[in-house]
Amino acid sequence: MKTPKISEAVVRRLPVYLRYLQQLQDSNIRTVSSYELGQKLDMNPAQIRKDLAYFGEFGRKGIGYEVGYLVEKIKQILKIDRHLNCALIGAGHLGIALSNYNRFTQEKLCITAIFDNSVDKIGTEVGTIKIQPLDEIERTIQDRDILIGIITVPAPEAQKVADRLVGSGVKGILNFAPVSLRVPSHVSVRNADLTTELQTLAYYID
Amino acid sequence: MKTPKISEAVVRRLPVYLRYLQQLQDSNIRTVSSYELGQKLDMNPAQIRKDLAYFGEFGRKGIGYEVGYLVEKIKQILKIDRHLNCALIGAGHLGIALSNYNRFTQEKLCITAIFDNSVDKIGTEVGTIKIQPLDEIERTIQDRDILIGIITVPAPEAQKVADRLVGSGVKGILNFAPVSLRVPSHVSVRNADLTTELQTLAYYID
DNA sequence: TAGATTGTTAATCGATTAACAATC
DNA sequence: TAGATTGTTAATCGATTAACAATC
Repeated sequence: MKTPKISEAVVRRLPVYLRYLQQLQDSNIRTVSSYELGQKLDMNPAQIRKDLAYFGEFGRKGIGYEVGYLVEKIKQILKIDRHLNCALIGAGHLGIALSNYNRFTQEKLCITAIFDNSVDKIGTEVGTIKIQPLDEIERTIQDRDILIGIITVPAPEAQKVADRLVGSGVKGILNFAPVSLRVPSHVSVRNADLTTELQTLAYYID
Repeated sequence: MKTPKISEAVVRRLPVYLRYLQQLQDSNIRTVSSYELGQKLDMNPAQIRKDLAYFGEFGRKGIGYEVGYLVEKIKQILKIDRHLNCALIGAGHLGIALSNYNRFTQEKLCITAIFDNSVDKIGTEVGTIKIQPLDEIERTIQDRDILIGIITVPAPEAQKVADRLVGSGVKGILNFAPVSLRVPSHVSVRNADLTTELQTLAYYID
């Protein structure tokens, strides 16, 4: 997969395309044009074609895109065609919610370890995963080839947890804590902070 | 507040500034320069100054920004200096997590109604809020001046719920369901879909 | 005053959209 | 063939960054 230089904006749209294409698959729809995709996703068809064309020629002129083929290709591009293990740190309500949510929808991108420091929680199971103490972060991440950490601890602990994840070799962090994490440039961070989202939404009310 | 034409990129950065400024407030730091902010948030100082300057002259040349004053101003800009009621639809793990999360951190932007159709859940309380059946969405939203809906129902139900929220007069939707919602242009939607975030993150691994 | 830092203009950079030849 | 739709180039639009006069 040769990548000239793909902007984050493009990468963020790929999962949106994928999600809708999978819906089409479920409805047994075989082909789709950029025009139809644009209609449904409220996007410019030229943008969709251009986004896809960064990665290859996936369509056929005069016909459109073959849904199943495009689904596979986007999965390859996003690297979710192979297993990718995630660790969740913080087994509060949000953490538990995510580990359930995750189990049902994403088999290849799944949470394989959960950590929390509460004595009540250590040793109990969420689905099939036993909650471990934070002491075991480093060893477990290395042993189980975990490359992504999901942070759902309270804000004051988030940076410390991030440092330990980075130190253990994690390559990406999904951060639900309301702080700006500082990590080395070889580690990617995505923020998913409810407060930030709600505040942004508030701006547009009225 | 005169607004020439503010891009979403700018609006999305304001809560990030706010969050860090509030941290400075907690540390009793009185003033801060765009350079310092840029260092901590990993952003270009010129961008920070420009973002703020869209809304007024909040700083002092040679000095920087007064933290407390800037916090108040950003709150005003985002319209989170006044009460804004939210309804949560879907009292699953994620929904419960959000209603707790929310209660602690945001007094003015708070969840004041929770809906679910599960017989087990209706009538039980989350914090101080009683879970109501979906039947009561329209009446409750109108009676309580709810302007924001937070959707945490399963994907297949999300569009139906969105339609009902819009029909009841909601102006903004925070959508946690993995679907692209279709709403009229006077309603704002923000998507907070874990799957999309994780898939985007996967692209950057290795 | 000298040093620091804003607000803002101008320059650069990048992303989106339009247009169209290629072709199914 | 005629109509449809891609992939891609060129044009447009918008966002970020640099630079600096104003001024605390």
